[in-house]
Amino acid sequence: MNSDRKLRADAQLNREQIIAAAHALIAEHGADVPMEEVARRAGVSTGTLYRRFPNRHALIRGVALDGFHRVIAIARTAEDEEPDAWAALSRFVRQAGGELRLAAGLAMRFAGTWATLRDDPENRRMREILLKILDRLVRRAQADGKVRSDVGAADLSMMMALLLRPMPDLRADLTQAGVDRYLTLMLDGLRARPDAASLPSPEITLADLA
Amino acid sequence: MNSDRKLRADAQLNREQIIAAAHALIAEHGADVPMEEVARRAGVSTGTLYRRFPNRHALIRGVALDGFHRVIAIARTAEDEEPDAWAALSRFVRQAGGELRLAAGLAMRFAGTWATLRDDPENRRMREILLKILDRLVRRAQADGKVRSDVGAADLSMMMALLLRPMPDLRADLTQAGVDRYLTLMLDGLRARPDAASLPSPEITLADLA
Amino acid sequence: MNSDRKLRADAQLNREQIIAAAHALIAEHGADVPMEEVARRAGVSTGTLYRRFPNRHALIRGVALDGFHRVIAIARTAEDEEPDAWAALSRFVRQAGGELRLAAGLAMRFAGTWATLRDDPENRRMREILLKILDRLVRRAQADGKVRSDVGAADLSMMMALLLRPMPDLRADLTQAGVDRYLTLMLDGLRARPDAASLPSPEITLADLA
Amino acid sequence: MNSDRKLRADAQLNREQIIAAAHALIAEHGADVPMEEVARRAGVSTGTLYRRFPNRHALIRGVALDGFHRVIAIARTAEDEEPDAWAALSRFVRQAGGELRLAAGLAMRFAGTWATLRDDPENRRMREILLKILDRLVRRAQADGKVRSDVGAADLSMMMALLLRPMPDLRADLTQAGVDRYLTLMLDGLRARPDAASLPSPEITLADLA
DNA sequence: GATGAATGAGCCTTCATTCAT
DNA sequence: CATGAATGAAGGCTCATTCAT
Repeated sequence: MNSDRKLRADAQLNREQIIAAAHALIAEHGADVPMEEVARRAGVSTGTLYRRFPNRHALIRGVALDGFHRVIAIARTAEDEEPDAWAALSRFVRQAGGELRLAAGLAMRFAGTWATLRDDPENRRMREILLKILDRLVRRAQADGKVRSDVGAADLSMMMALLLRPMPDLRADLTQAGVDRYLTLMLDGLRARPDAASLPSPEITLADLA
Repeated sequence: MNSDRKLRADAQLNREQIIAAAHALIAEHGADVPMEEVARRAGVSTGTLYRRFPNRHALIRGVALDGFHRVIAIARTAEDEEPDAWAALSRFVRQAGGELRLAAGLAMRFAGTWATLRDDPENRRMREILLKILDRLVRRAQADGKVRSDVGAADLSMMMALLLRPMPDLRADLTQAGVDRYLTLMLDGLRARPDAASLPSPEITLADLA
Repeated sequence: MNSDRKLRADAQLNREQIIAAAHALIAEHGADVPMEEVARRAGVSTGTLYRRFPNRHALIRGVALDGFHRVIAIARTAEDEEPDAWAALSRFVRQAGGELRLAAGLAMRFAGTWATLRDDPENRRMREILLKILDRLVRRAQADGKVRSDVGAADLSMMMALLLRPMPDLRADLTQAGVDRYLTLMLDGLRARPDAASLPSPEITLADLA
Repeated sequence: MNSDRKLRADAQLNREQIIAAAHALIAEHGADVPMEEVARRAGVSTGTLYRRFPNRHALIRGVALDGFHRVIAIARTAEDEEPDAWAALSRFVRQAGGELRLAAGLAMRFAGTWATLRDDPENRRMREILLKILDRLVRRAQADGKVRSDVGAADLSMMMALLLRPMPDLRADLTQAGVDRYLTLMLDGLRARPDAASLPSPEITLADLA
């Protein structure tokens, strides 16, 4: 994890700059940014970009996995530091939402549902890690009577994925404000209540996202 | 006004087929489907497609306005037929969601927030009509104590826009099921409750969407 | 020449309007105006345009021959009404230049040098008629000692063709002024003078234009 | 300033070949040659063509400026090497005409009067340089009593522009011969003579071409 | 390794021409 | 006959990707 050679340092830096650039551009302009623009923004040549990521798909994958790392870190911390499951969930949604808003495009791969990524082993692995944490939190919160019993971790991740996708062309401040509000509203909707409306459709399970 | 039917019939049919095809394809693959594919799916040549819609933007606009028409119709009927405002809202969200799921691309024009469409007069007009209806319903439902007082029609439309955007590459059945569930959850979140979490960010008003 | 039926009148009118429209548009925007634009300017549908001229080439030919008619008329009148050959030539150049400037695109086909028209029998016929008149005038003027002996009718028509081609994008008033000046200068250059510079290149003969 | 040769060499070569190809093709077929044909003739792919010239206009501009360079070089040499102004003018017209005949498309930019190029700063700059040289020569020749006093450098360049525009579809040898002859005739027309016809239209000045 | 040039397939759009009404 | 809709072949331009330097 930190056993890389001298030259690797440059390469690693390049890699990070490329991912950051791709991240930002995808957030701003959608997933079809020209590779050349990514390269330019990252301050490298296309040649270098392609050395690091042999094609567009690899780049998207890189951005996705990078985002996953961060989201998982948020989930872990939330679980570790919050004794109360509902508080942990709530913190996770808020922090990840904030993180994702910054990092943006991540959401789209959040639940790993993109066809292109669905069968990627690394992606599956991270998805499982994340969903396992969320599943634990949701179950505990349900046991505490804090979360309605007809929803699950899959719902949580899918809602976040739906809400957090970048909305290009919309005034950025509006999206930001909106996402904040609707994540809160969504959390509120997840809470256990005697008068909750019953949910339609067969439940969405973790298996559905596998 | 009465002397343009017969021949127009073909053209009109073509127009409708093109919009339907574009609608479906945008839902499936996002807004940058090849024009040629739209034409093929509509069963016409690209020439015809371009005769009807002189460029991609005009096509998107056509799809958007067509969807708007339908959504407004749903909103009107809901308002007319449901005496209870909350019931009307609820019915609107469910029906429009259903309509939209099929028709998909709607979300993008729902709140009319796309830069390319924002200043289109026809689009503004329809947006205003729709938001006026929703605003009435929301206020009435708030007066009835059914909807929390810190949300408005702008929130409703924006949430729908966020949730209903097409999710290319995701298993269609999953999106469908998910959207159903989350619209319900969202409605639930909108309800007035003593223990509701307070919403962050300044309120989003109708003016924000203008 | 005027023995046409009632219906023919419409058709003839259409034909003339089409030619006028094509003439104007070619003058303004060059020879590749869209057929549809010609139709629109002529106030007919493309269907009608194509009924009258089965393809673009036929249309150009129509415009060209129409121009030829007019130029020949000018030449005839000049020859008939001016006893002095040099005066006739001079009048012809001035009038045809004026006519052409108005009618513009004509020049390009003036000497019939367009590949596409070169072998058209009607075009050949008119070219011969025109060149025969000019040849007569030039020879007479040369006999009068008014025109240098190393130029001929072919030179005259070619110079006019070169000078009178429409110059799209140039300020219209400049072209007009320029053409006026340079036709005059050109005429001046044609005059017989003891100190005239000798002309390079083998002489260009009527046969060259055949 | 010295660290961009080797690799640049290929690119530079390509650039030159592209300009040469465009030059030739524009001369032969007018300014709307298919870009692909230019690329083919230059021996490169369309991608390369577009990398060098991002659109058709840039290509035309490139051809124009390249021609300007050459014509200015001819003008400078003529002025430098010919003590007599009239001889210099005459040499310039002949050489530039020869150059242009080969290089053809020049005329279009000669007086810089093309709308698309009119406001291009580089083009203006070169136009000014050229016209300044010609203006000097014309004035000197007028002072020598060799050139009629009612013409100027603007006339000279405009006549050349008119005469030298490519004449697509005309037998190449004819154009060549014709242009030679008519440039000579034109020069002859410019000469000061007691019996010269008076020129119509207000004089065309350098300012008109600015 | 990094750079930036070259390639070529793909998509958008235009327009000449044909044809149904 | 006139109309205007439909067709489909070009041609412009944009990248993703490969490669020479």
